[in-house]
Amino acid sequence: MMMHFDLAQTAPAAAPVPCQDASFCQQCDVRARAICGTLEDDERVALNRLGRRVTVQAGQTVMWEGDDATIVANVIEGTLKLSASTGDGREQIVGVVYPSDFIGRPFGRSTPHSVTALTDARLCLFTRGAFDGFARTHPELGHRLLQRTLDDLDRARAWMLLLGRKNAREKIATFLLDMSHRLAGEGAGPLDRFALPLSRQQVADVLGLTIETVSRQMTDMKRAGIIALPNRRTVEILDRDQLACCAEAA
Amino acid sequence: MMMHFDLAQTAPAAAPVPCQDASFCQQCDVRARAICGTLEDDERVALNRLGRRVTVQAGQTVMWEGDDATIVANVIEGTLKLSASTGDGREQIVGVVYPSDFIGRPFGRSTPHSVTALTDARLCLFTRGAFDGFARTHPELGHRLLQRTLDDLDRARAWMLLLGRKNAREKIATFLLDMSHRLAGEGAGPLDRFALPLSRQQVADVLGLTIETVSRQMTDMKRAGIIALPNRRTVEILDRDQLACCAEAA
DNA sequence: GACTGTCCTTGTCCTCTGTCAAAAGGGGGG
DNA sequence: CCCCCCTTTTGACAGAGGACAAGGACAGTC
Repeated sequence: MMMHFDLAQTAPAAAPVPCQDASFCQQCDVRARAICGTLEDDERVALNRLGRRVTVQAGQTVMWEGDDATIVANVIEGTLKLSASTGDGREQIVGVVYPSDFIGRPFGRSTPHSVTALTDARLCLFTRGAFDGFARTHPELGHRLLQRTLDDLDRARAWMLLLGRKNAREKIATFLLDMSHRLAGEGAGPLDRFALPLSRQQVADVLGLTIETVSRQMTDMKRAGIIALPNRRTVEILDRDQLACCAEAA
Repeated sequence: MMMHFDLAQTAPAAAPVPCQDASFCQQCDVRARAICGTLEDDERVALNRLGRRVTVQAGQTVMWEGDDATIVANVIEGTLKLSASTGDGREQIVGVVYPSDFIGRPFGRSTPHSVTALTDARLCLFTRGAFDGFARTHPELGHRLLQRTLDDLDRARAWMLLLGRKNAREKIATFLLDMSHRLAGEGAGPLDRFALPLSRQQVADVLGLTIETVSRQMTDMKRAGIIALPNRRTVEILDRDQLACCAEAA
C-alpha cells in the first residue's frame, strides 16, 4: 500500500502576511474572471473592505482538511492543490486551482479538504462569516459562485471517470492535455509547451497512481515521440493527436 | 479492459408522462428538503406553474451525456444514477441521487453526464430556460441550489479519494456505510438493514471495480460475519465497527 | 568545482484486481 | 411446479501497476 509524507505539507500553516499594497481591485489581474468580476463599483469597494491580500509560499498549507471552515479566498496568482487523505497517509489531490479560482467552503461548518500552495501564491482572503454575509445580500456574487461551483462539480465528476476507469497511460495523457488547456491564458488555445506546477509525486496523487508508474509512462511516451521532457518540470507536446488518442484508449 | 453494455440504458429516453395529479406542492413529500423548500407560498405557486410532474420507469434514461442541457428536475421519489463513460463503453457512476435531490445542469450548455432511473421514479421537471430565469430572479432559490451544489462537490471529492487511493475491500466497506446513511430517512440514524437500489454491476460502476471483485469482496465480508446478504438486493450490517474499520484500512 | 540533499528514473519482483469461463442461484412466466 | 433467463458467484489464470531497492540527475551551498 502506498504511503508517503510530504514535508512541505506538514509545515505550519501560513501566517497570512497582509500585503503592503492596499490598492483596490482596479488593478487586480483576475478581477474579470473571478467571482467579484460583475459587482458594481460600490459593491466591490464594500467587499474589498472585508478582505485582505496575503501571500503564501510554495508548500504552505492554507486550510486543513477537517478544520473549521473559517476563511475563503480568491486566487490572484499561483497554483494550489486541494487534497484529501486516508487515516494512514495515502493522499489524493482532488483539485488544482489557478488564478481567478475560488477556494474554501462557504456556508459550511468544516473544510472538506486541505489547500496547499504548489507555487508561491497571492490570495484575496476573507473570513468566512464576512464573506457568507456579503454573498447572501448580493445575489450577483452568489450566482457567480454557483456557476463556478457547478463547473467545479462537472470537472470533479469527469475526473471520477478517469480515476475509476482509465488505465495509467490514459490517465497521464488526459492529465497532460488538461494541463495544456488549463495553463493557457484567457481565451488562448492549448499550450504545446508548459512548466508543470506539480512534482512527479503530485502528478501521481492527482491520478491515483504511484510516482514510479507516472515516471515510467512519461518516459514511454517520450520514447514514442509523443512528448518531450526537456527538464523535470517542462513538458512539450510533440504529437497532440497521438496524445489525445492515448487519452481515450491506450 | 472492462466493457459492458446495459440494455436498459440504451432504451429510448423517457417520454415524460405528465402526472394526472395536478395538485400543488403542498402535499409534496420532499418539499422541506428540496431546493424549493424555503420559497414563499406565492413564489412556489409561480415555480410550480413552470414545472410538471413526470414518472420514469427503472432503466429509463432522462438525460444523455453530452446532450444539450434542456431540462432540470427535483427528485420526488426513487433513485437515479449519474454516469459518465469512455468512448469504448467503460462506465463510471459519478453520483447517485435520492428524493429531494436536484438533477440537471442549470446555467450551462450541455449535460456533462447521463441520468438514468435505477428504480421507478417521480420527478418535478422544469425546462432549463424557465428554471434558470426563475432562479436568477429568486436569490433564495439560487442560494439553496448553491448549498446543494457545494455539498455535491464535497461528496464528489470525497469519492475521488476512494476511487484513487482505496483498495477493493475499503471501497466496498465505504460504499455500504455510505448507503446505510444515505438511505435512512430524514434525521434518522444509519440503517442496519436496507435494500440496495443497485445491481452488482452498478456497484462495480460506482466503485471503479469489476462485478467479480465486488461479488468476491462481499462474499468475503459475509464469511467474516461483518455483513449478511439475505438476498441479492438486501444488505444487513452485523458489525458496524468492523465495517468502519474495513473502510479505513483493509 | 566538489558536495549534498532531493527528486526522478530504472530494475526486479509480487500482489491485487481484471479477464475469461463455467456453474449456481432466483424470479417470473407458462 | 417446472423451466428458462438473467444475475451472481466461484474458479483459474494473467497482467497492470504497486512495493522495494538502487542508481542517476539536478539545484543549491560551501
